[in-house]
Amino acid sequence: MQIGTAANTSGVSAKMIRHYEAIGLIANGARRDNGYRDYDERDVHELRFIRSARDLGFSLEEIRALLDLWRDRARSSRDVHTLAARHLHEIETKIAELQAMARTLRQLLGACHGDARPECPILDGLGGTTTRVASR
Amino acid sequence: MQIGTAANTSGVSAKMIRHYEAIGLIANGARRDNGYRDYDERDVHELRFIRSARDLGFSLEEIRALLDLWRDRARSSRDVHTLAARHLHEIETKIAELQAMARTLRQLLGACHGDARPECPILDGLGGTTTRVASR
DNA sequence: GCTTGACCTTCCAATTATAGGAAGGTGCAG
DNA sequence: CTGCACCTTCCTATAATTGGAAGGTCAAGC
Repeated sequence: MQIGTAANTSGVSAKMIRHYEAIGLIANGARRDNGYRDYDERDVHELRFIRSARDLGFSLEEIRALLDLWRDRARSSRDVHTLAARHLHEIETKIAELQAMARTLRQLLGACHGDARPECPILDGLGGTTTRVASR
Repeated sequence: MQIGTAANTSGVSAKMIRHYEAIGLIANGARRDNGYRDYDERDVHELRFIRSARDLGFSLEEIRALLDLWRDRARSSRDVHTLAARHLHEIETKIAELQAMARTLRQLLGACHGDARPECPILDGLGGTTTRVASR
């Protein structure tokens, strides 16, 4: 199977597949005589794994760890559990941060008429002269 | 005022101030005879504005637009309102995406014992063989 | 047999926002 | 005068992805 087919069936673009190979996330696989990369079902399955993990927001480094665990038939489910739990926690933190931003923005929006006049509490709020604004 | 003082009082690092100048977000300000950048209160206020907007997750391009509105004494609050509303919407979308990720992850975590055995529904879920996983 | 088009290859660069360091100039205090 | 803290510019890196250029390969059609 050529890289294009592998890309289409896995949902990972050919560009990304080459990139993942270059950074060592996936192995330097087999080549045909013409130099073309050659893939089989196992490779596609691995690519789908990566795709799913990316969709869940795992970083490539986290995925690297997950792949190691995946390839290791003797791993414990605890290791995977720990990694996933940590990632979930990161996501939850990010959600909380975004919610704080949204809250402040909604406040500012509520105080701004949105008409033709130049007065705007949003800009004042950002300037730090009127409203206190959340800090990271 | 030197760049270091401006950085400390505005919360924007000296590195970033120079960068914002280089990309044209802020003006190429005055220089002293020795070549050092020189800042006044107005500059610091602008930097604080940028800092607050970054804290609220605005991109530099969005901040560029906000700054234009801020500097324009004749602007309408509607323009600012529209920009902020659009940004709030983006944030809300991102929150929803992250919540979907968190939901799926929590599901997978709940199904995984987290013990010494190698069976782990998390990996199966990512591999796409057992559980359906959210897609972006 | 040659052209066309769809593949594939590598390499190089851009994106976004921030940070780190190197190499060198400036200014002040001891 | 030395030391130290500050400033300058320029180069590099990060993370993940995308884009393009320049070129090789393969099968179909005329």
